[in-house]
Amino acid sequence: MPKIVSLSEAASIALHGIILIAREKKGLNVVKIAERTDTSKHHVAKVMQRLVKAGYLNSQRGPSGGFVLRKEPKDVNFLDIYEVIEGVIEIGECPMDKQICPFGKCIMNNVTSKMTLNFKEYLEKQTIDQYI
Amino acid sequence: MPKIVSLSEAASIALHGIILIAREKKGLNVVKIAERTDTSKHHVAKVMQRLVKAGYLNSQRGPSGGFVLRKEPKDVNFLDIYEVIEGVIEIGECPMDKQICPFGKCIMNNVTSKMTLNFKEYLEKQTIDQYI
DNA sequence: GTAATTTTGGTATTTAAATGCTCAAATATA
DNA sequence: TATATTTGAGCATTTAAATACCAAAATTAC
Repeated sequence: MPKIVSLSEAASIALHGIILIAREKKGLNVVKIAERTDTSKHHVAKVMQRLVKAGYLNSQRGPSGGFVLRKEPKDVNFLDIYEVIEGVIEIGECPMDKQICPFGKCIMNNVTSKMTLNFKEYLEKQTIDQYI
Repeated sequence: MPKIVSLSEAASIALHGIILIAREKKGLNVVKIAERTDTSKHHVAKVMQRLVKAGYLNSQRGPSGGFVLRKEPKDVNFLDIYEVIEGVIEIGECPMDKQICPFGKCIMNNVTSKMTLNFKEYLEKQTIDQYI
């Protein structure tokens, strides 16, 4: 059962997490995010760490600590967050990333590139404020 | 650099290979398919083996052996071949394959399912005879 | 009939990626 | 100031999947 359009658990945690955080004024900690997304706190911790480093979250250690959004919800979109976790989505001509097609003409007719572009554009349109 | 729409080397070999075979009346052997697709003969051998077992190819051992198409080119489409290699493409509601969304409402709005369905339908429309 | 060729099947290796763990560092609260 | 809480960083583990290899079986051609 192949996944055509893939969303890793990490990307899922990042997107769900940032929405949950944006919804709370006082911020949210790892444990709560893990509970509400039904994932492990270890994994949540790792993912949040990366969002902090990338400048999307502020973190606060110690009792009553946690994460708060560092930007305006309308200024953060799904693509930003997705790419922090998965890397930048690149639109390549060849689905196999070959420089020259040994086959002659590509049998995929750029369908994979078009789909990828569509998905990218969709993610870019989804700003966090639409999910608060 | 994540791949949104993924095509494994195995799937690529299968699709390219079956077209190459369909184009030759006398069949084609592993070495030639590997050359023309710029892949390893080991990998080609494994992939072809699966297409034989699945009934899409006949194989012939020994000198001047190789593979020939077992069906009419118009009766074989890309989806058939893709699924032999990758498994059946299933259209699930949840991109994370969760039964109940712990989050409440899915943040992906079925976009991943829709894209997957589109891709599946596209593959199904591409019959081998269109590529001879 | 012998040797060369080619597929077959099983196994091994590699790789990547995801996920999990542990202890150290920071900080709020009492 | 002590303690409990929480994030941070690096490393360990797991898993899955893809790819590669090798020896055996089949078959043709000479």
